[in-house]
Amino acid sequence: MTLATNSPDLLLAIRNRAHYTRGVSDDLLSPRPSTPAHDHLAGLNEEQRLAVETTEGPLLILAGAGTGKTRVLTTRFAHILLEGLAWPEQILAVTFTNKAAREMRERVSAILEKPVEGLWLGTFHSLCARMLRQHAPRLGLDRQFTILDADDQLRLLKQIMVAEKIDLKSAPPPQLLHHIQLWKDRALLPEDITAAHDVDFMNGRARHFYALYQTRLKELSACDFGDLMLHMVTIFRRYPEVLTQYHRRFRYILVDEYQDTNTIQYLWLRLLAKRDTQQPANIACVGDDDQSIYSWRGAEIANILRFEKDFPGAKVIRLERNYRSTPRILSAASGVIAHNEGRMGKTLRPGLEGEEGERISVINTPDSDDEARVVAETIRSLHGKNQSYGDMAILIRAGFQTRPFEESLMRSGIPYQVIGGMRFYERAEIRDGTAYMRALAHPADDLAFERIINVPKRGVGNIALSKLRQNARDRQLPLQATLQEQLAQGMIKGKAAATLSEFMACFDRARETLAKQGHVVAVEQLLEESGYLTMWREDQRSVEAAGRLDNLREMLRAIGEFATLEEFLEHIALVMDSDQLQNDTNRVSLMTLHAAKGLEFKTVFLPGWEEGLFPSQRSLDEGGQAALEEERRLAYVGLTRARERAFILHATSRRIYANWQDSIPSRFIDELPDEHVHVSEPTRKQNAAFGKSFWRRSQSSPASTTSFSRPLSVKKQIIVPLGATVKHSRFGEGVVLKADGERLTVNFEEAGMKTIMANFVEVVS
DNA sequence: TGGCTGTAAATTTTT
DNA sequence: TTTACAGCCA
Repeated sequence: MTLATNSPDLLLAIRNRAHYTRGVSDDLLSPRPSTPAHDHLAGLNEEQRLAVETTEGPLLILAGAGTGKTRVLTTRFAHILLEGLAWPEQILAVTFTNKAAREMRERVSAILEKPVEGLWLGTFHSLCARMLRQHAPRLGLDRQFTILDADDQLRLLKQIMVAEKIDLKSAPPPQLLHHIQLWKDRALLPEDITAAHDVDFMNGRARHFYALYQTRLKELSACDFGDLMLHMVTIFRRYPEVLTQYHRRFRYILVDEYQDTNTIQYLWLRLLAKRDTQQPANIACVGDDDQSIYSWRGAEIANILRFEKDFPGAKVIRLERNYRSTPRILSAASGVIAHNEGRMGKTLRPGLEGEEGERISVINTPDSDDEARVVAETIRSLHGKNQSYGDMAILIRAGFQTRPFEESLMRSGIPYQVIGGMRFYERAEIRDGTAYMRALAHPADDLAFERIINVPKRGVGNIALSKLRQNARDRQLPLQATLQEQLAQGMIKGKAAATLSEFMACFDRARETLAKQGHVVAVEQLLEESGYLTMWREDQRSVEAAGRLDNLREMLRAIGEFATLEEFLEHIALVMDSDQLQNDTNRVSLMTLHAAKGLEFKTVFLPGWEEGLFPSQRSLDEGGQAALEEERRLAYVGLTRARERAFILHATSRRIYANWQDSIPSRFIDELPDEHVHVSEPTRKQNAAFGKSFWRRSQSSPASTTSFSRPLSVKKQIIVPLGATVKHSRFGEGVVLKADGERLTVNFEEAGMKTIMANFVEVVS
């Protein structure tokens, strides 16, 4: 079961994004609405107040989990404006996510009791894009550059490698791309790469491909995400007058999540903050070294550790009073994180008077299915005690852990939402849709055009495409223009000739419409006439087709929120985040620990605390001690999400893909202070999860697996009799026609024939 | 060209 | 287990 059911909700989110209407509120910390001006400092504790009022000079605010970081940052922002220290356009405020930016904008407006205009507030990338739209010509780049997504990047790189006759197996393109990205994250241009940087991959040839890749990007007048930062830093370095212009503009700089900055973001900030004069910059960075969990994305925890050296005279303020969690949870989290060495040092203290709270429950289960079952049972029992589903979350280390939980939650009839995973703009239909738009708006955008030339099928295969590509390359023309020419000259034969002529005619007509009737009508017409919408309408086979059409319809509506196609495309490339969390929905949240940063729940379940999974063996193999510390920070992040209760689980045997693996409890469990832990005996309530249903368990011995070492658990198989009537959450009721183990073929009254896993249905009769 | 079949591989993913 | 992709044949 994927999120496909929820996709219209996701799509609704796009529209909201344009208006900045939503945000997460942590009630205790939110400023009370309708406070009169200058009351904005009321309710801040001493350190928070100091952090707000220390406006001049470099400042590092070390804000532990739940210490009111966001409140301090937004109040500080408002304070600067209210005190008349600067105009909104003189403040640069940088965040990592669009969600954080949106939230900050909303909260500042709330304090000021009016919308603030003219802010330079956004993510590193959106701010850089904004700057680069102005200065791109300095680097010989078109101001109208397109921003490529990850998929485009990979396709482009693959093409280059194929053209250079590289064996894609021995040198996987994703790995090469990763190397290039890491170089960009470190502000290294192709010419900066020396043999010393480039020894571990492709025999030192990687930099050659980096150079080719950059050249090709320029030819396409395109930027990838890394380029947005890289180009701006290059411009700042080469053209000091551009930098000076920004120095004059920005009087205050605010940076959120400083512990997650990578080298190039750090350089960008430093360039903007350091002036020629002796006067220190007014740069305030907020962060928590204990919550740095993105080193694998190039984040340099060193940036925060050496802040005082980078900005001499910097003040450091620690926010340690936690208003979120019970004292026990804080002590447990502190006990774990204390095992790390490279820390700034900081101890969370309870900010509110209150009970000590419950101990952390550590629960061992025989296997991963039992683990999921125990979690579902506990959720049900807590819900019976008046705890709302929305107050609970299951935080996992890796994506593959989701499945058993989805199954157990569904079986228990617990409403849940999966946060993260496939993001909105990653959906095939949305990417196709935007590719159509890009090809419409930018006839030279070859990557977009390639994506859609044969979607729906127009008889263009690999061979035809590579011929076209070759031809375009020879003539130095974009694909669209080349194709037009070839069609005009009758160089394309057979079925493809007619379909492609019609395809190109669609674009011509849509461009006319674009000029006359605006972009919404034009895009709709293009998707209609090109047969793209029809393709999904006629797709009877896939269950998702209807959802995809819904998504596309929502996308069309979303385009209307923007004045031009260009604006929409910029938005979808930069601002489209997976902001799926809706606090008002009464569902259990299931997400990775990474996705949980910044959120909080009354009850948190932390499954899979086993050596190898958490800490992840793979991380440890790659990063050694430093990686172990990062895993430990992840544990800390997980624990500190909980307000009242935390359950840690570990299974003796875990199914990973096909086979069972035995595992021992995570070392992080040993690191929890005993006095705050309660170890539960393994519970085995065989039938509880299934109630009075018709499920039967077969005792089929696990002959196919090698698990001599799993004496406690027997492979469970759900058997549904042929002819039984079953009920599915989406498809309604239907009759089982065929059963192949757990794989059922069901004829649903409404939805027709579907093949479906037994655990997704409930037996009715 | 495109559909079928067998094989290898499988973290985390703010933009 | 699922998924992606290369290689094969109609």
